[in-house]
Amino acid sequence: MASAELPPVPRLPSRRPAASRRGPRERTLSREAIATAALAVVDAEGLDAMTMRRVAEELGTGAASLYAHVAGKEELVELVIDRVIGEVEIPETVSAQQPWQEEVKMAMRAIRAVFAGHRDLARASFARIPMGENALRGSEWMIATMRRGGVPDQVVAYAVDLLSAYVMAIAYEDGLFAAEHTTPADIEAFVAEMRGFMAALPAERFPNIVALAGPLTAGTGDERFEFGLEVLVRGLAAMGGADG
Amino acid sequence: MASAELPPVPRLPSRRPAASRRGPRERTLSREAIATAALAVVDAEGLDAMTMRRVAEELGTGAASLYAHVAGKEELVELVIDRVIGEVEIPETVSAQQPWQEEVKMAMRAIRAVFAGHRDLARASFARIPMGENALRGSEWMIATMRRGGVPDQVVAYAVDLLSAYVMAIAYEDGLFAAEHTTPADIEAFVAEMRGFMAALPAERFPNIVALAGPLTAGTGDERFEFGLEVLVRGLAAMGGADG
DNA sequence: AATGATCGTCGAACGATGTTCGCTAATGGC
DNA sequence: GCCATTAGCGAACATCGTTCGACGATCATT
Repeated sequence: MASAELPPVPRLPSRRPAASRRGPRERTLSREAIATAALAVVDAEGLDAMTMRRVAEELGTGAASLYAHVAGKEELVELVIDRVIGEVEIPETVSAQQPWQEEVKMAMRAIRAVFAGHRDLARASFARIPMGENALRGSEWMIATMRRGGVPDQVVAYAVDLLSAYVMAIAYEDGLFAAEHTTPADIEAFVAEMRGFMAALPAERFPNIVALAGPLTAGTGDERFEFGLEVLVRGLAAMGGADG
Repeated sequence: MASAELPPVPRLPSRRPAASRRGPRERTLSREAIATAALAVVDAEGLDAMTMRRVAEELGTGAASLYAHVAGKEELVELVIDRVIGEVEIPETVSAQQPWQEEVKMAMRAIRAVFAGHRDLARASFARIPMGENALRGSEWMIATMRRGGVPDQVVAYAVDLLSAYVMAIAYEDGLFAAEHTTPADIEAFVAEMRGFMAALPAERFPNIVALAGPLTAGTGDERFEFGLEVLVRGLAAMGGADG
């Protein structure tokens, strides 16, 4: 049709007969299906493997087909994240069984656990203002819990940001760490290497690092997370006064 | 290649005739020069613009030339980050002029300010264990300050992680925010939009978000940062007991 | 039933990225 | 003065996200 008389790639109409794969055109593609496939890729191979081509391949098609349902990778990532946030189990009502500190800590643990189940997805979620349906439900619950506990409104407002930033930062680090150190032996070796490095620093220049090489490398990820939770919760409780 | 055989860039004469052994040729390219150029690109156009080609262009050469001095982009980023961390002014000695809480807060403000002067560089620095010379000096100082204040060793050890994670997370967010909202009017518009969004949510489902739409969108970045600092410092002070 | 329009599908291609590969040429030890 | 060593550097490779345009199935209308 154009100027070239020899098409570089001749069409092969018989290469894919209609009856070979699926008879009628199946509408397998949808935002839901794409998000599911994308999350499956993340779970299986990590966030970096979640390319448009790889997600499309998971669906048995090409990358271009995804753009009919999703604006781009950015939107797809957001879709996946909101789906994962939805996995966090949020109580329907605000219970008065425990003090707000315990309720908040339980929720934070649940969020961390959910992201820990999805490789390094938290890396994409960090520093993104979560405004999806599921994120809003979570924020609503946390605000309600703290207000019921008597925390001043402005403290509650700031605390929502602070707490979510903390849990996402930890989840981020969890993901990075798990991406390079999988087995317990590997983790132990890494910690030992780090401790040895600190202990071997010149004591006249870094006396405190050398002295605290043990405590600095002590504790599991869980223990460090719990420490941070406790610090935040106690600090927030101490902000009940006038300043903030 | 061009037809002319004139060298496009005249070479600078070498300056040092003798090295320890077969000295590596002294040219215009060096790790220092590359790091300087890379930081210049980040400052001028942001982290995403810091590509190997762009940095090389800044030096009047091609991307391949950088790999003789730098293992890859990863190492280059680390070089730039440690240089920036070195910009943070750390007191030579630990002063006893103020309580440790104030000292720590001052240091955290300084770190945030330095990264704020380098666009969104903090995005690359986050969740990276800083082990460069400059980072170690900073950690040493912070540990010394808190120990002098009577904070238990294990609390100090965990606190170093927690505090640095907080300040880097905030710097990260600062960078992202500044990348899309530059003018004060733009910031105000964004905050107003966010407040309007929250206030317009269905009140029967999100009563607390609707009620706190004002406080949730109140405060500047500085005020939110100060709030977090205060929470952390008070929380840490409350961890002086036996548990952790 | 036939038909034209609509819209999802998808191979190919575009521009940009990090990195590698050889060739060139300058340099320092002999 | 010669030659092996090695930094410099253009070109190319493998990916990436994204766009383009033809193809074809589906459906409302005739």
